[in-house]
Amino acid sequence: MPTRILIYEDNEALRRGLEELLLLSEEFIVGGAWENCLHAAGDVREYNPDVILMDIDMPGMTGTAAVKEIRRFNKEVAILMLTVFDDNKHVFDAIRAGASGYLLKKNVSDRLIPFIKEMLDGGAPMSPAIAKMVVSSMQQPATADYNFTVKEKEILGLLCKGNSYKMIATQTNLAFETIRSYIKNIYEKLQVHSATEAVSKTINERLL
Amino acid sequence: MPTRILIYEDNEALRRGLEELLLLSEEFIVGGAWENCLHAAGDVREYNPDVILMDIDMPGMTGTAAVKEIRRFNKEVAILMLTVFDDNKHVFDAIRAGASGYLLKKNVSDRLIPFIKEMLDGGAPMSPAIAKMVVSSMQQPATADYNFTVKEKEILGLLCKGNSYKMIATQTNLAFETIRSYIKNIYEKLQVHSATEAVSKTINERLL
DNA sequence: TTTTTTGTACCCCAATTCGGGGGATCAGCA
DNA sequence: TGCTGATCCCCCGAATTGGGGTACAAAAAA
Repeated sequence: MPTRILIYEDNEALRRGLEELLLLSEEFIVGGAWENCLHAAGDVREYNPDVILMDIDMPGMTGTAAVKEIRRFNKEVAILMLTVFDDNKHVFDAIRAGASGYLLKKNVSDRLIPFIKEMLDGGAPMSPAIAKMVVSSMQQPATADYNFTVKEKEILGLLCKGNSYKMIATQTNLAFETIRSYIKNIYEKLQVHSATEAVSKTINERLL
Repeated sequence: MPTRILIYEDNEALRRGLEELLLLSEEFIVGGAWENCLHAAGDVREYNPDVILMDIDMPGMTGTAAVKEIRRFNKEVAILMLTVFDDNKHVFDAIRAGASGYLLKKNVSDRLIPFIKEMLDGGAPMSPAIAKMVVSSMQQPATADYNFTVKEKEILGLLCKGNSYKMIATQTNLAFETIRSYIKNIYEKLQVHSATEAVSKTINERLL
């Protein structure tokens, strides 16, 4: 059973090239190729493809926006983003929107087919530069050490879940005033002066 | 100039296997291979390798902990994690600690050398299953829509940075009571009853 | 053994936040 | 034209939080 593919790419030469490349192999059927993704969601409902090749930057509607729409009703189809950009924002937006893989256009000729196969195998193929960005974004920038004790961490954790002092006291079987003591120490160490600051700093710097 | 490599792997057979594999090629020199990573930081300082192969699960000290130590003083060396696990926690901990790549042991024989080369090229090679996990972890699980107005989002944003009502009032040129008004509406929409809850929910669900 | 740290708990006072009420425009829409 | 939604402002009272202390026992460190 051949793999059914839709293509959205505004550069005509590249669009044709992609079609040609896929048609060389018996395994693929190109169900359509358009220069914008305005009706992509409709196309997907109608054609129900296995794979979509989606340019990121197209006139009228970005590929990322189209991916968001498609993902609202279809989690299955493998969506490979094609782009010349390797800047953070575009890539992360697309990944968050639900793209399955990410291919830089300069790598298309030799990687397109393997990437499509890897997506169909449930993988998430990325050009090396993209993989590097993704991994880097997850790495902690040498998280400052605030020297919390175990108990302090526990209480800060509860605070960050939105608990009031009272609720924390109940859950830890400690006195209300004890909780206040701990929180005062925590604020001192964190150099903050309110619960919102503490919560925001804790979550954003992944302190727990 | 050959690539200098250190190995930490508690399974003796695999450790030998890795050495053999690398020694087949003139490009690599194995500077040492140990069954635990207790003195890994010292080894790295002393030998200054280009690449480290690091098992995740070893007796005495986990590979992830060793990576953290090494990264404190060396951001350059490429560290490839080796593991049988493909469960979330181990993988993410290692990535966050500063691993450069992630190879499942079942893929070692055919991928070790290409992965090492990709790391040296500044990439972040991952076994397909790992790449999939990493990408999945970044995707938004269809963020609930709380129907905030533009103004409400602005104020919620300021609240999440740790600002007090007063500070928000100053920064927006609005009256203190106006801010209170907005925040009451925001709490209503978010179904929360305190700033900490609101901040925690907003950040964790990436609402802004 | 003395000192320091950690964990626990309490007091007072002032500032801030929260929940309940109002109300006033103004724009767009039915 | 009346209605709804968004934006703006105010009062009251109660609850919660923030900052300054003190106290003491147990554990850890010196």
